[in-house]
Amino acid sequence: MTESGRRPRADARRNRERLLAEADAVFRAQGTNASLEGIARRAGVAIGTLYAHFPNRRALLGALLHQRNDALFARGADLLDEPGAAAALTAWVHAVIAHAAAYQGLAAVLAEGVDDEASELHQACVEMTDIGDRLIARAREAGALRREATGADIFALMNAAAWVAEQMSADQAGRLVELAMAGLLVPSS
Amino acid sequence: MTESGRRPRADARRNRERLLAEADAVFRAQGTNASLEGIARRAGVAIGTLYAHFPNRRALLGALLHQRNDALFARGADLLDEPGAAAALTAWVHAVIAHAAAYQGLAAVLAEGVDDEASELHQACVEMTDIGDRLIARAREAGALRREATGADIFALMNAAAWVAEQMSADQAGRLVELAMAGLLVPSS
DNA sequence: ACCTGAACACCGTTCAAGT
DNA sequence: ACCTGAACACCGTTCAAGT
Repeated sequence: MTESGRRPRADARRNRERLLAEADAVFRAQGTNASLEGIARRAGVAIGTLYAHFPNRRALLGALLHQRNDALFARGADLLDEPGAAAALTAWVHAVIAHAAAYQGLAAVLAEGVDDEASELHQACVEMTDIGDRLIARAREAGALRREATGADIFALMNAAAWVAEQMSADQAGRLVELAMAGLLVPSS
Repeated sequence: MTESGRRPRADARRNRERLLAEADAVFRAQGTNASLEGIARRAGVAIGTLYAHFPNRRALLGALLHQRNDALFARGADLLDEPGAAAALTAWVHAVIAHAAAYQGLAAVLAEGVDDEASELHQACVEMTDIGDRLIARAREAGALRREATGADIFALMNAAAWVAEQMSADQAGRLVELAMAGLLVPSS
């Protein structure tokens, strides 16, 4: 319990920051399943210290993603105000795929988080789905949809494409998105 | 090296079969990353025996999938002879997704296998892509395509949908397939 | 020819003892 | 209040010794 009082001790605060910095570097290089032992070692602390600050891997990941999520949701809010509803939806899909490309394995964590209320990433996943729902509603009102779809459908597409980018290539993921968006949207020209 | 001579010893043959049977049961229940130690224990052999028969996890998986693959490719050959080119392509996509649903985690192994020539599943992945290419060509000739696509695109879609089925639900995977196929195919009615 | 199981090198997670 | 690191329970993989 390192968050009980108000001001964390200076060494605790420094350890937390070093852990986050090393975790980011290691997750970037080795993916979300990298060894926590290795992260603690690189941060110069014992493994118990890592667990004291972050009770599990998802908590560590959630702390790392927090800033990035804020930027992503700000982008979502911007897109909701942009004129072209279809283009905004497409831009949103690409933004989330780029977001999920931060660490290999992140797509699976996000896909798990949307259904698991205990996940530290649950709230972020729900917000992503919600933004998708609203962008879909705008596109529908603009007459830009060929067929019905939900925020959950958009969430599934984004995560599937992020997974394809991890497993195969970003190009292949892009082609999957083009295919699905062509199925969703009225041809523009 | 248990395959050097012609006739394997009777006990070796029995162990191999028991290992395959238990591996199938365990992979079904726990996915492709289940403990190999546990499989050996259930089969009543030491862990070294499992490794003597199957040098790694993919080899065990490849042996398990062999029969199933034959059935899948036979289905592919049938579909290449069926009249409706677009319906045949759609049926193929669903057949592979059902195939990949055998074990949780199989989609990732297949996605990895298509690029990794050393994988025991490489050949099967190449064949799947090839069947996709041929079904696409037939659909193109029949004027059933709205846009270009390749066997690799179909392979990516199939595996992405199989992954969505694992992580979210078969329903969600089905909606992804519908979206992508609507983007690929000329509306039928 | 095949099987056994100890040995090795690695994990994640907890918790008593320290400072 | 926080940190340490040994302890525990688990892996995958190899290989000398057996039958």
